[in-house]
Amino acid sequence: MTDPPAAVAPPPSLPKWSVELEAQVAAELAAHPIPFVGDGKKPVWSIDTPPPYPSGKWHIGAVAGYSLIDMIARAKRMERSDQAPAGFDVLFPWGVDRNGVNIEFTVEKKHNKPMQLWAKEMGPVAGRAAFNEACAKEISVFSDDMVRIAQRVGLSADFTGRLTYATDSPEYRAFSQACFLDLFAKGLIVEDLRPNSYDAKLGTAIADADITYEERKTRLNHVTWTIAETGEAIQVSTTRPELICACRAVLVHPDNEATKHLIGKTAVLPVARGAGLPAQVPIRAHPHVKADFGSGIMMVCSFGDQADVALFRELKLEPIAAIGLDGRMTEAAGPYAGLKVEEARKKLIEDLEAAGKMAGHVVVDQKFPVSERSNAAVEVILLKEWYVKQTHATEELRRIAAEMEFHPAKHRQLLLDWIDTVTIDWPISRRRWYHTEIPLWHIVDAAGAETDAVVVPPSSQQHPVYFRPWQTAPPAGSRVVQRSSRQELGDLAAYLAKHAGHTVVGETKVFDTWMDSSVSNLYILRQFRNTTWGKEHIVSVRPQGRDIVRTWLYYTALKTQLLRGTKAFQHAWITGLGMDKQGRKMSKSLGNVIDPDEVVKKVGSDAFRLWIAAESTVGDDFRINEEKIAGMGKFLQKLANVAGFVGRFPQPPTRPAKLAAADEWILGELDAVVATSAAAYKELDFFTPANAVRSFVWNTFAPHYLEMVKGRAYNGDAAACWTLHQVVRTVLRLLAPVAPFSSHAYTKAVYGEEVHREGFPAPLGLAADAKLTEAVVAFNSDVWKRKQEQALSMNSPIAGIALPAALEPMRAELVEMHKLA
RNA sequence: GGGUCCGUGGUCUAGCGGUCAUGACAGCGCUCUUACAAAGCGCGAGCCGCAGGUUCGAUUCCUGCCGGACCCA
Repeated sequence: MTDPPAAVAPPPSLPKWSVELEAQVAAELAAHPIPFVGDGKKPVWSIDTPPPYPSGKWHIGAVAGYSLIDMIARAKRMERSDQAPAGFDVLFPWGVDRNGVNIEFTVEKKHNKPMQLWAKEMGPVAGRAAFNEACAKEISVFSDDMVRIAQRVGLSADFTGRLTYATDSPEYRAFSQACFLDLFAKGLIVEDLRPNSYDAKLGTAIADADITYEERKTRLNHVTWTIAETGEAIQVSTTRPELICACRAVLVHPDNEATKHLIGKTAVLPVARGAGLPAQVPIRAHPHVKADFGSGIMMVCSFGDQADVALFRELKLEPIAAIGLDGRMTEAAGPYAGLKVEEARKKLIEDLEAAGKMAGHVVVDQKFPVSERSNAAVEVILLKEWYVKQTHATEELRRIAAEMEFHPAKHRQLLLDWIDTVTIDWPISRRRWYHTEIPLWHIVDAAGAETDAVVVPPSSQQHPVYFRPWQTAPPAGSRVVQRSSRQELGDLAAYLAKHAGHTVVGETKVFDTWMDSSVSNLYILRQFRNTTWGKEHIVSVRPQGRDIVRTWLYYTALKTQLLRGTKAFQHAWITGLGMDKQGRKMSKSLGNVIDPDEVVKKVGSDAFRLWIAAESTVGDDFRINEEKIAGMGKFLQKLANVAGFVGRFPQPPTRPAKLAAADEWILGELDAVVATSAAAYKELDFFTPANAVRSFVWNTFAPHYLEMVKGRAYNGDAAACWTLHQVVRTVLRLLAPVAPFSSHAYTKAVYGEEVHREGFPAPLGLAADAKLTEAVVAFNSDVWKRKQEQALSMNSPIAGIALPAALEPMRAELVEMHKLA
C-alpha cells in the first residue's frame, strides 16, 4: 500500500453504523458497479454464477451462498500476485433460470386450468402460445425481486449489462438449442423407445436426478400361481399385483433348494390379462432373486422398478406396456384396463382374495421413488424420448473430476459417486411447454406415419437461432437426416420434392431444464470466444450448492466434455445448505423459514456476510441463527468506532523515519494478518481472513495498541498517527470482500479512496513477534485485573507494578496508559 | 442393506500426534475509564460422540459401534 494521501482534512467523527446507513451505501455501490472489461489486459477470473430459479421468497441459505460468491469476486479483483499483478478482471454474470414446471404450476393454479386444457380450448398452437405468454409474464414478477435482494446484500455482479441473462430468453434458448444440435451432429443424441421414469401428474418423463425416495409401509402379497406341468401351487411375492399383467417371467434363485425344481417349468398367471398375451410365463433361475424375500419366487414385470428394467434387458424379454401416459392401466391389464394404478392394485388384491389366490401378506418398509417436482409416484414405463448419450463418457468424466480443484476437496467424492451410478443415457425430453424447445422436425409420410427422417435446422454456437418447431416450419437451409444412421438425406426442400405427399411436423417436446442450465458456463463466455483470452479460457469457478452436484455440476461437466472435450471449470466451489437453528431443513410446512429481507432490515447485510464467512465452514450445512448474525453487527460497530477515532488524527503524508517500538510491534502483527489473509483469499477461503482481521482489531489493536498510543496521538506524534492510519486503512482493505459496505464507507470517509478498486495491501516487511504480543497482552490484563481487584477505576493511578524486561522499550506508553506510579 | 461426509463447552468454530484444547455468540459479575454501555474488564463453562487398537504419548492415526446429513440399492 502506498502512503496515505497527503493533506486530507481530518473527517468529522463517523456517524454511528446503522442499517439505514448501510442501505444508502448499498445503493451508492450498486449505482457504480465495477465493470468487467474483457480486453485481456488483466487475467480474467470468471464465475459461473448459479442462475437462481425465482419462486416466491429467496431462501436465506441461498442468499448466504450468493454473498459468499460475491466474496470470491471481490477478493479476486483485489488479489495481487505474480499471476495477477494488477488483480483479476472479474467476469461475474447474473443469470436467472426461468424455464420449468415450477412456473407452469403457478400459472396452472392461478388460471385454475391445467396446461393441456389450454390446447383443448384454444387449439394446440394458440393454446400453447397463450400458456407460454402467461408463464413469461408471471415469472418476471419474481425475478425482479431477486435482483433487489441481491444488490442489497452487496452482489457486485453485472445486473444490467451484457453479462446478464435469463434462460427463457430467445438468446439463451437459441444457444442451448445450438449446443443440442452440435451434440446431434456428433451422434450423441438419440431418440428411442426405452423404459423411463414417468411422472403421470406432470405427464412427462423425468431423469434419475429428479427422483427422491420416500419411506412407506407397503403390503407384500403372497399370490398363488400354479405350475402348468404339475398343477403345483406356488406363491409369488409382490408389492405390485397390478403388474402381473406385464409379467414375462418368474424367477427363483439357482441355489435355493426349495424352489430348484421349478426351474424350466411354466407358471400360470393367477389373473386374466389383455388379449394376445400368453396366460403363462417361463420360470427361470437368476441370482438377483433374494431367497428370503417373501416366498423366494419373484415375478419380472415391465416395470416395477429399475431392477426389472435390467432384468428385461438381460433376459431379452419383450416389455408389455401396462401403464399408459395418463397413469391408468392399459388394455394389457385386461379386466383392469382404464383403472388408475392404485385402484387396479386394490381391486386385484380384492379379487385375488375372493378367488382364494391370496395366500397371505406381510407389511414391509419400502422406499419408493417420488418425483421431486410434483411429489407423484414415479412409474417406469416405455416412452419414446430423446437422450444424451453419457454411458460412454464416464471414464473421461472421472478423469476430469480429478482435474478440477474442489473446495472443499472432500466434495469431489459427491461427483465421483454420482458418476459411478450412471448406467443409462440421460433422458432430456419433457412433454411440457415453458421450456426450451427441441429444435427438430419429423418427416411424416403420406399416410401420416412418422418416418425415420428428421429435419435439422441450420444453427451453431457462433450464430445461434431460436426455433419453436411446434409453432413454425423449419427455416430455409434445413437438412434432412436419417435419425438412426445419421445419414445425410439432403436439403429439406429437395427432399420434400422427391417424396411426394411427405410433410413436416414439428417436435413438440422440450428440454429438461438441466439441459439449459448445463451450458451456463459456455453461455457466459460465448461473446468472448473470438478474443485472445476467450479462445482458451475455461471458467475459473463454479460456485454451487452441495445438493445439486448430481445435477448441475454433473450435467455441466458432461456437456462441456461432450461439446469441447475439456473440463468445465478450474475450480468447483461447493457450499452446504442453510438449515434452521435446530439443524432442520427450512420449509413452509415446518414454519421455520427465515426471510432474508427481515434479517437485512434488522442487522444489515455486512453483519450477515461477516457471519456466514466467519462462522460457517464452506461445504458443510450451516444453521441460521439470528442471534449470531446480530452478534456480528457488534464488530461492525467496533470497526466504526475505531475508524472514526483514528480518523480524527492527522495523516502524516509519508512514513516517519523513526517509529517507536510499540509502532513496530503492531505493524509486525498487522503484517502477519496481511499475509495470512491474502494467502487465504487466494484459496477462496474467507473464514481465515474474516477471523484473523476481526481478532486482530478486537483483541490486539484496539485494546492494546490503541490504548497505548492515545497520549502520543493526542500530542500529534507523527509515528503514532501514521501507524494508526496504516493499521486502519489496511484492515479496511482486508475486510472489503467480506464486509463491502462498511469497509467502503469508512475508507471513503477517512481516506477518500474507493476500497473496492484498490488491491490488497502488501506487507511492510516487519516480523511479527508473538512473544512480545503475549507479553503486552499479559501485562495489560494483569494491570486491569489488579485495578479491578483493588476497586480502582481504570483511569486511576496504580503503584507497585514492575514492567517486564521485554516491555521496557514501550515503557513510556504503558506508564501513561495505566498511570503507573 | 451398501457408499460418502460429519460428530470439539448451551450454540457456532480453530486445531488434526506432544506445553494447563482456539476464538466467538449466549450466560454470570464488576465498571459510564475523555473512540466505543450494540462498550470495557473479569469469571465460570468441555472426560474433543462411545469402545477398543497403534504409539513413550491421541481430540488428532486405525478398527468397530452409536448419532446426524447426503447419495445409492
